[in-house]
Amino acid sequence: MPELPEVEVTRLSFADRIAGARIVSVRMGKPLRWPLGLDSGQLTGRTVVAVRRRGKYLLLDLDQGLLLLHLGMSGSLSFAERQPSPGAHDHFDLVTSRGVLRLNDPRRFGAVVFAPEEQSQEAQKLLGRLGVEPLTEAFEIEAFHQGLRRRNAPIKQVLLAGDLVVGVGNIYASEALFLAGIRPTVRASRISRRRTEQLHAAVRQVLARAVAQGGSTLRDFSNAHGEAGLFQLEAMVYDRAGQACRVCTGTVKTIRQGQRATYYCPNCQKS
DNA sequence: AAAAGCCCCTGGATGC
DNA sequence: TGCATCCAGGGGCTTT
Repeated sequence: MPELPEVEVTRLSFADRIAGARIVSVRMGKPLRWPLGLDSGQLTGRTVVAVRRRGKYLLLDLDQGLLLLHLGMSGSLSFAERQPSPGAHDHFDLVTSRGVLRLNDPRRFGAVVFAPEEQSQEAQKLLGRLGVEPLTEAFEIEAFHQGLRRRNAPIKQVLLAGDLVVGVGNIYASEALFLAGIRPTVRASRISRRRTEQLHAAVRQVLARAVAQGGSTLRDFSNAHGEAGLFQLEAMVYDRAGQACRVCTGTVKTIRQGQRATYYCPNCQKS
């Protein structure tokens, strides 16, 4: 489910309301991808100071330490004054003085991990290899080009890897490459400076637009208020195999790259 | 160092 | 209706 836009939309939907909240208790359901890293009772009494995002991770800054949240493939957060009794897939409740933050995650690829500080080994194990944030000034064309030059893998998979630039998942990789007119199978090292500029702009454009549209809701994503996203309605190629290209007279095609589906228009993305 | 596979897990869609 | 198979927004880890 959640790529950068969905995680950012989630963050924006509850950050202001939880900031300043005191943790009253924690309820854990089935195990997630990793253990919390401390006894959940140890969180009681701490304060949620702020909510940040790094790549697809949410960082809940506490007055002592921080929580790293990842939504995996099927996770979503909700924040409400009162929550109904937990369902089968509600695996983490952070009960606070301002409301209950709840993680629902059927597949349990998600995680909630405590770290004493952002630079700690516990946090850096997850954050340490992440690439640059695409929606900041730090995403710089020349460095991006240099990074691509030393990679021989197909550009789609380099975007997905997240060690050059973060946040681009399976939907937005296909969408950005369409906007840039680049075929997903092209070796990253063979993309010219000029086309790198187009890709750089395309990544920013598609992610920013998706945030503005509330993310993509393919099956079950919603923000912390339960509101669905709309970006899927304007996707150019993702999940549109066999349908007419929205730009030319061609037909959208799908292939598999690294066990993931890729979508592109063979006519608009010739090389 | 980089690239390619392999899993973790559940549920929905599809096909026989 | 029942059962098997495939597929899904991620990404850390292990093996080439």
